[in-house]
Amino acid sequence: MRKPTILDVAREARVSKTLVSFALNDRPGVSHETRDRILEVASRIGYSRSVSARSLSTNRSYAVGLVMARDPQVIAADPFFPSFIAGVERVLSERGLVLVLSFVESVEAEAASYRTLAADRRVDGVLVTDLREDDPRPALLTDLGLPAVTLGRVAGSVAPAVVMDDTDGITQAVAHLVEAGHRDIAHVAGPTHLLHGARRRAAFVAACKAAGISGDRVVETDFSAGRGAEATEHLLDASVPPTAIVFANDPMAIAGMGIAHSRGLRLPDDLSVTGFDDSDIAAHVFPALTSARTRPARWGEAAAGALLDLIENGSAPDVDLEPAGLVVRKSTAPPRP
Amino acid sequence: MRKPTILDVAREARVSKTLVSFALNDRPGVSHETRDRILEVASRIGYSRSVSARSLSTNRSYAVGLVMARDPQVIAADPFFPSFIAGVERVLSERGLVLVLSFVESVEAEAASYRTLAADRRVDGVLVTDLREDDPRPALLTDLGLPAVTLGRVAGSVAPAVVMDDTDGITQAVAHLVEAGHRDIAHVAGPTHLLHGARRRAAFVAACKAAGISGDRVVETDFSAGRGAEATEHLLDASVPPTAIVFANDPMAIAGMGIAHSRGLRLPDDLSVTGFDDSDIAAHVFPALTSARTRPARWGEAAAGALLDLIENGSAPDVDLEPAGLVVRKSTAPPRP
DNA sequence: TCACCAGCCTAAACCGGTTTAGAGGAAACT
DNA sequence: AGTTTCCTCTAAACCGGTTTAGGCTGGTGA
Repeated sequence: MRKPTILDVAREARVSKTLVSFALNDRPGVSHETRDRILEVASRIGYSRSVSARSLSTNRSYAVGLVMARDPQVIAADPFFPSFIAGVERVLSERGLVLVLSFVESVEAEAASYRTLAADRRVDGVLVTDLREDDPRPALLTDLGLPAVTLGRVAGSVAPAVVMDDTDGITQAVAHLVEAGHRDIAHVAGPTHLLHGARRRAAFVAACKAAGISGDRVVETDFSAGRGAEATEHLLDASVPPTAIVFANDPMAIAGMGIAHSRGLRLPDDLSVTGFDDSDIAAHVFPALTSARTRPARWGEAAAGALLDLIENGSAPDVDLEPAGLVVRKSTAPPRP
Repeated sequence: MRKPTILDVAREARVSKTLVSFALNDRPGVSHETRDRILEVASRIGYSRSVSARSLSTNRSYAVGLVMARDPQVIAADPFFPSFIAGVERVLSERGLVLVLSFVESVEAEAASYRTLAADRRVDGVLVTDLREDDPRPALLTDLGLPAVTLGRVAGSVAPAVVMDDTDGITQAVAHLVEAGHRDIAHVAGPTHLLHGARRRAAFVAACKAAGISGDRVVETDFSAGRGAEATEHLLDASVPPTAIVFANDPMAIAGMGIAHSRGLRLPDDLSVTGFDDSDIAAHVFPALTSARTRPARWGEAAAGALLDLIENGSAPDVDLEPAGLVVRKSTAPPRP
C-alpha cells in the first residue's frame, strides 16, 4: 500500500491540498472545524509529511550536524560524547529533527565535511565542539551560511555559545588539595590548542597562585591515556616529585594511577590524584577517583535548544550553564608528613 | 549568490537538464565529449546536486540510521561505538551518504524511533546493534520496509548479518588462564538477553568444559562498571574465591580490579583478570589488563558496506570477520601455589 | 444601494532533481 | 531506395510538499 500523500488527505477531507498544508502548519485562514477534520483524517489514514518534499520547498533539512575531528581512541575514552549526544537528541526528537553525525580523522577532513554538509544542505545548522585556539570554523561556517552554536566561547565568533565553567572544577580540586596540606601540585594538561585544555590549565595556574604555591609544574598531553601515563612518569621522575597531580580528564588520571601503582607508590598517601569528567568508571577504580563533574547531557540539551532558536529566529542568546562541581572520593588525602 | 541548479549547468553547457542528469548519474546515452563538457561546467560553476530534490524523485534519503537504546553511562564506558561509528562513516562518506544517529532511553522509544525514521523516509536503511534474544527489531524493520544489517546473527531474521566471533577471545582467555595453572575461574557476564552477552557466557562455559574444569561460576550483570564491581565482591566473598576472573568487558574488569585492590589482594598473583574489547585504557591500568581485542572500526566498515549493498542491490551476503585475538598483558599470571 | 473588508478557501506556480516517451540523424542492413 | 537500428539528445511529466495570488461569501459602514 502506497504511503499516503497530502493529496490523499485533501481528497478524503474534501478540501484543497493547500488547506491541508495550512492546517498542518498551524497557519491562520482555516476554520476551526475544518482544521479539526483535516487533522482527524490525517491521523486516521496514517499520513505523515514527506521530509524530502518539505525540504525541497522550504529549503530546510530538519536535521542538525555534529562533526568531530578526533582520534576514535580518544573519543572512545571520553565519557562526554554519548551523554552529550543523548541530551542533544532529546531536544531534537521532540521537534522532529534528527542528528547527523560525522567523525573525521583530520582537521582538513573536518572542513571538507562541513563544506559538503552545507553544499548538500544536509543540515540546518551545526554544533561545534572541541574549540581550538584561533579556530577557523566559526569563520568557515558563517562563510558557508551554516548556523552554528559553539560549546564554549571563542574570540571573534558571532555564533551563540553554550558555556560551562569547567574552570571551577579545577579550582576546587586545587583548593581541596591545598586544604589537605599539599604544596607541591602538578597538572597534566590537555593540549593547549584546545580551548578547554588551555582553560583548565589556566585555571590550575590561577588557583595555585591564589593559594600562594607554584603552578609551573604542568605537562601538556593530548588527553589520551598513553600520554597521561608518560606525563606521570615524567613528573614522578623529578628529584622532588609532586605530592598531588591534577589531571585534565579521567582516562589520564586512571593511567597516571596505574603508573604510580606500578612504581610501588601507595595511593592516596604517596600521591593524590584528581580527574575531570567524573566518568562512570571513576567511582570504581582503586582508589576511587576524585573528579570534577560535568553535565554533558545538560550541555547537549542547551546547545541543541540554542541551535534550534538560532535556526528558527535567526538569533539566540549565549547560555551559561552551572559550573561543574568536584566529587571527592578516595584518591585524595593529606600528603605524607 | 544563488546556489547553482541543474538548469544553470544545462544552460551553460547548452544541453537539456535531462542530459545533465544523465551525465551526473553515469547513465549511457551521453556522448563522451558532451559528458566531459557537462562535468567541466558543473565543477567550474560549483554545482552540487540538491539532496532533497534528489530524494524527492528517487525516494531515497542517502542516509543510514543507527538507533541505540542504552543508558548513556554504559555507552560512555564502551569503547566500541566511537570506533565503530568512525568505520561506518568512512564507508558512507566515500559514497556521499550520511549517518543519522539516535540515542534513546528505552526499548519503546527505540521502536518509535525506527517508526519515525521509516515514516519520514529519513534513512535508506539501518544498522542494528546490541541484538537481543527474541529481538523484535528484525521483524519490525521488515514490516516497516527498512533495509537492515544486524551486528551478529539473530534467529529468524532475513537481514544480512555482520559477525565477529567474539567467542574466540573468551576461549583464548580461558585457555590462557588454564595453561597458567588456574582451575578456579569465574566469569562476570553481560546480560543474557543481549546476544553478545549470552554468547560470551556460553563460550566461557564451553571453554571451561573443554579444559575439564567447572564453568558454573558465572555472575550476570548489565555491562556497567558498578555492576561489575558488585559481581566481583560477590565472587571474592565466596568461601573459596576464584583465582581468576574473566570479565565480559573492560570497564567491568577495571572495576573488578578496583575491588580486588581495595581488599588488599595483589594482582595478578592473588587474582588474575581478563577484560574484553582492549580499550585504550586497558594498557594503562595497573596491572596492565589482558583483554580480547575487537576491531570495531572494521565492523563498522563491513556493516556499512553490507548495508549499502543491500540498499542498492536488494540483497547482501553475510560477512564473517576475523575473530578477536587475546592481548596478553600483566593482569594474568599463575595462581599462588 | 454600493464599496469594502474579513474570513475561508482554491488553482497554479514553484522547489530541483529523475524518468519516460519519443524525436532526429546517421549508419547499417536488405 | 527503403527500412531498421543505434546513438544522442530533449520536452514534459512527476515526486510531495509550500507559497502566492486571487476568488467567493457574507457582513459592515457610508
